[in-house]
Amino acid sequence: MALRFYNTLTQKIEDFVPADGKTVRMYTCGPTVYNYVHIGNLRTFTFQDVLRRWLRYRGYKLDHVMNITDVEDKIIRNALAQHKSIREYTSTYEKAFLEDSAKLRLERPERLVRATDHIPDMVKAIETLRQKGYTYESEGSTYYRIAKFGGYGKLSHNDFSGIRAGARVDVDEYDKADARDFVLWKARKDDEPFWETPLGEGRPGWHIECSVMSMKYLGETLDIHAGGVDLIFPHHENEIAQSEAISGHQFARFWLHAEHLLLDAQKMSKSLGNIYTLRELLAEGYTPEAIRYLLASVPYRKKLNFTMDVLKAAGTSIERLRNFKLRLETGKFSEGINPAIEERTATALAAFEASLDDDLNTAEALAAVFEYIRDVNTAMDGGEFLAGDTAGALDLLARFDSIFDVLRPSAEVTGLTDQQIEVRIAERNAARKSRDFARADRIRAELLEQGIVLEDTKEGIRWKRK
RNA sequence: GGCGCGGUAGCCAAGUGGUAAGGCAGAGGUCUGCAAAACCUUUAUUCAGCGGUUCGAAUCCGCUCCGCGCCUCCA
Repeated sequence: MALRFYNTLTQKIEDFVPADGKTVRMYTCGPTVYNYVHIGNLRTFTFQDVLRRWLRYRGYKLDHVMNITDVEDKIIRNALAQHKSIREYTSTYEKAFLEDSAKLRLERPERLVRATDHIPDMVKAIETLRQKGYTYESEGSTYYRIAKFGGYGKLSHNDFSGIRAGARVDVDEYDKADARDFVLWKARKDDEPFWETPLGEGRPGWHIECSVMSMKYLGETLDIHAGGVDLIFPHHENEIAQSEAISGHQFARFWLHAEHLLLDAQKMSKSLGNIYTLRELLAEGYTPEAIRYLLASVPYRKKLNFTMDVLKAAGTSIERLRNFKLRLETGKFSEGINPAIEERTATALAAFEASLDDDLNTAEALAAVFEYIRDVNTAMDGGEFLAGDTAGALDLLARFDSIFDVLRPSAEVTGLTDQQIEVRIAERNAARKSRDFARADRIRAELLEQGIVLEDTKEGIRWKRK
């Protein structure tokens, strides 16, 4: 089965192959750096990360551009209030975003680009639009004339025929000719920061940066453009209007959108006070892996209802995966290879891959892995799993983890070295042998306090860091 | 009002015509000096409701009820 994605543009699941057959040119909408990103943002970025990893797993090279929006209303307002320059203000949150991304093990895109580093490119693009007759000016601002663009609404599947072009619509502080029109270049206002350009003193509108930076680095037609569902309209719709007007070609072949994360069944919003940042969750003791697992485990086109119960469950699920890996690495198995196990491993891998090929069905992919783990554990209990079978099983886990990336613990919570731990275990074993169980239990308890869990198995004792 | 998504066990969730995956929690059990560990087994005669199509529907069609998103702040 071929790799396929749901394309918002066509509202269909379509086979995906990059235009040149080798390199996926992908653009994703990154953060607006006016605050710390919250877990809703991170859900979308985690989806993009899984997408990246799966495309590479399937043998494609990546050229992935992510933008950092570092100029817009809230940034300007907050920066002014703090008497900081835009760059001073945003650098804090840009840095925080990179740290949070690293904590969640989100791969760094090939290019991370800032809007403010591309002002001249944006001005040039707006001038091109002007030459082609797609713009008009009003009170120093430049607007995009939607009526001029035939395909408007094709991504969001909105019918704008009810709002007639040229009709006099009640307009806000900006003097737009048509309610659908949007600003490309905003005239300087009072003491706000501005750029001195041929378009006048001002700053770019929100949508133009994505059109400009994506086409600058990836060419006129992207293979994939991705973001959150709330960007479909107007942001992505406007990007299409700008980009296709400039290039005359289709802007993006595939549009992928991640559904929202809900917190206790409600959309996160400042007024409800139900916004969680990664920092807050980590401060409460949840691990980055558990958060990553939860965000990745619900297929990206489904709303994800985030609750602390589900987050705890994610942590426990990871434990099961890690325990299995530990058993593979430390278990004593008879020599040989069991063809039935090899076959089972191959089946599991095929199911895992087929699930992710199917529009990144992560829930089904996880099920394939857990079913395999259960079967192999049973085989181990029955002595049917042989030493020669471990390589294939570990390979399967490695492939799983190349996408989910949750097996490695984030932090060593103990200062003890492996050797120190082994010494304590030896002491406990001696105590047990002499039937001094009080002492043995005391050592076990002390190690547990330092984050070391001891497990007595058939093959002897093994330990792991909690 | 327009467009779109969804309602599957206590919770999360897969499954889009062939007779209900998986995870967590719960309950039994194995192992153990003990066990909080680990492992196994088990938990939906049923998929919001009512009709219809079909040999057969959670899956297709119609209606109803409920929840959610977007419709120029928004991942």
